[in-house]
Amino acid sequence: MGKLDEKKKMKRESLLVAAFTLFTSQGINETSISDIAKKANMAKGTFYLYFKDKFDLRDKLIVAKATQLFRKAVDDLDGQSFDVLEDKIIFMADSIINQLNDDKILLRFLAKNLSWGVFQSAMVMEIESDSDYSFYDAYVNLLKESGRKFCNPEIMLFLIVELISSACHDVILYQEPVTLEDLKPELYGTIRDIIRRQEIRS
Amino acid sequence: MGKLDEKKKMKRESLLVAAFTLFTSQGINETSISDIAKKANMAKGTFYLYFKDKFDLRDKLIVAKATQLFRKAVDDLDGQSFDVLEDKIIFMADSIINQLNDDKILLRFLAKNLSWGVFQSAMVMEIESDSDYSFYDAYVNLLKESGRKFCNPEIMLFLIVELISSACHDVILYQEPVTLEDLKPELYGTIRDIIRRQEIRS
Amino acid sequence: MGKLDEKKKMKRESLLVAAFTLFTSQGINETSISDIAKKANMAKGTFYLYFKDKFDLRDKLIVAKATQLFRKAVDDLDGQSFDVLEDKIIFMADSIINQLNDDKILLRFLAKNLSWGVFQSAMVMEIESDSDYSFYDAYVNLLKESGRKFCNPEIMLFLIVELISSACHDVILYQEPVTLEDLKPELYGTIRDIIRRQEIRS
Amino acid sequence: MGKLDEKKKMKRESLLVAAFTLFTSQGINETSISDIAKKANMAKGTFYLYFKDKFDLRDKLIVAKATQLFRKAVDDLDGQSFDVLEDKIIFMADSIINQLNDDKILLRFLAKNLSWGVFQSAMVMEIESDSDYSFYDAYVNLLKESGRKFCNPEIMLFLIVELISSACHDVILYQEPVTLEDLKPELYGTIRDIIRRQEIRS
DNA sequence: AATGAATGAGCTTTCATTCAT
DNA sequence: GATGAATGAAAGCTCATTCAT
Repeated sequence: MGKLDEKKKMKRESLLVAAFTLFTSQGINETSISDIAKKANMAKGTFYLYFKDKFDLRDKLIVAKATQLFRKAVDDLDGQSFDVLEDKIIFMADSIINQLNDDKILLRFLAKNLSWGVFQSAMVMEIESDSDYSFYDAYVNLLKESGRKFCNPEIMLFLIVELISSACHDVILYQEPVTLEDLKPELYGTIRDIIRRQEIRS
Repeated sequence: MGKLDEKKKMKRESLLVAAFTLFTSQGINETSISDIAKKANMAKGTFYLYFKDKFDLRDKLIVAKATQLFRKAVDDLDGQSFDVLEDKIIFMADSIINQLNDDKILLRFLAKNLSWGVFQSAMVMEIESDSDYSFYDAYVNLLKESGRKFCNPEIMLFLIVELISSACHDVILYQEPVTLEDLKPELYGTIRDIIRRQEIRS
Repeated sequence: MGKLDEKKKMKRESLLVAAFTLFTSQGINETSISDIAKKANMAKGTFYLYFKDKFDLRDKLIVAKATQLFRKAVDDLDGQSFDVLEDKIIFMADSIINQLNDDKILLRFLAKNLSWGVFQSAMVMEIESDSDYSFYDAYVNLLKESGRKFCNPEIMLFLIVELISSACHDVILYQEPVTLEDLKPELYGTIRDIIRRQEIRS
Repeated sequence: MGKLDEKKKMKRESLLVAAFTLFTSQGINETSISDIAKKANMAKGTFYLYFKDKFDLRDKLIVAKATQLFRKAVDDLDGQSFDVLEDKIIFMADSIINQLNDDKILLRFLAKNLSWGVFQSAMVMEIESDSDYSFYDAYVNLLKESGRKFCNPEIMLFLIVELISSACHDVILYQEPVTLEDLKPELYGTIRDIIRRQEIRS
């Protein structure tokens, strides 16, 4: 990778970091492109070399943050030795939930902005082309290793993700209606249900 | 009540109606004060005779919509004869949930915008000064009639409201993770828990 | 007419005057809306209360200038007593040509910007609704008074206008290939030809 | 001529071709330097190695297009054997008119942009230094061969060119007020007049 | 010579808010 | 009370131009 490419990567990263800070502290609508560029120490026009507009950046940011979240979960799984697919997936779910519980700003940001469409385009296409493996690849591998067949692995993944994000939002932020610890067993039970329902049994 | 006051009331109402339509159809940030005034058939300047700005109107709108929601619940209760406080409150909760289930635009609007602060100021202060009784009065009466004592009736009320709104949001809009009918028993159980936890037993 | 309406009329006029000066001295593309507003002594935003954008103003300006040009021709005709239609039209043509010869900036502006579409919409619709008669009305009256019938009076009018503007442009501005005085006889001959060709003889 | 020079020549040519396409299809003001460079398959910065700015390129383009037009006329003349100067010049004029009639985009471009100043600088200075003879040289030779003397050969040339371009514009594009065939005799008559008027008779 | 990332001035446009009528 | 013309700050975005590589 050339020096110039690295510099570009860093500029893009600066914009993402600056925007995340501003978005979460003062809201997207209250944040101007000028603000973002200023915070990232570059000219306004430079913004447009990296993103189409504020909402494009927001979508990319969601992708980046979600990717990071999931990659950590995959990495955590590497150190474990489960046999059953359900156990692996629930382990990753637990990793994700704990990460969100530790970073409530991230949770609030993702909860407000993550939508099916954005997520799907993020995970199915390998946008993060610089990395040697995508989260989606890891997920597909997991399914293959299990030797089992599923109707629609993409939708299955999304259901799990959506369930986690919506169910955990209030619980983590407000501890209502139950504590996170009390919620987990039921949540994981539901995840097992989703996987079972999607499996094609021969 | 004078004719002039009535006229003013109607203008205010027009603005609220116009704003609700615009807010829910195109979003708050995409709605200008000019749009609202135009839709309400009055001049831009007139807006400022009734509301400080767009967000003031939004807050008043939430109060108005929430008040309406709750008043309907109180009215429904009038035709019933329960003895126990819990049954009365759950009956009202059921009324509210059913209203939201029937009017998903309203649900989406309230879910996006209802916050503790806004709600509290709405219910505790009797902003709706034209009505002879506020929802909060009805609620306080209910508690008094029961002959029981509670630590913090305001927070108790809010907890119930928040629980209903957050728990029902995904369920009503997306039927996830369970159907509304499946959710209700657990929800009502939790409401009973909240009331019990707040009661001061002598 | 109220005082306010008069004031508005004057503001609009100011913008037209300012824009004409700037357009003809430095070109349309080199003139910003900011420039126009500044020259007209008002805020940038005010511009948009009167015109959609720079090109809207330009079109209105062409209409206004062309209308003025034609109205003067009609007014000049009033003091004359010709019997034959051709003589009347040529008299007006001569008035228009002389006006353009006296105001070469106007000629250059109209020649650069006048297009069939703009002109047609200006003359057929009575945009200048404050005036008691439009040029087009005067023209139609002229035809009616003659007692003669024509295939397509609108196109006939346009042909004459287009002929005058294109034929006179170089002649007036550069005296090439002939002087204006030498051109006139041939031009007026051609106008007679156009009228004759459009007449329906019974 | 070195290989490097040829490459440069080609790059320059690419820019001219790209710009002509864009200028005539979407307008000069709507064409950015970025657009031109992209269409010419090179980087934005490269543009500045060949032209000062957009308007410089436009002027060079006019020169190039006009030169091409005239060179073709000169080449056509080579195959002919006229004795009288007037016949030669009118033959070339006819060649030019026919070219413009066949390429209306070119006509529109030249009509909109050709001005005395640009043309003069193009023809008098020999900008096209790569060619072994300029159009102007050919023209001067023609005069010399005739053995006749003229007051101001440059202005005489320009008058003829201007006459052709202005007279033909509407005729070719809109067939108004006469057809090209009907116009030609009078046009060529006028050209003879111009030459006669410029001749110094001893 | 060629590149294209970076710049920032400058444009158009919107809009909350004020205020004379 | 009601109006809507006027304002000007501030937003999004474009683009000619520069310059390090």
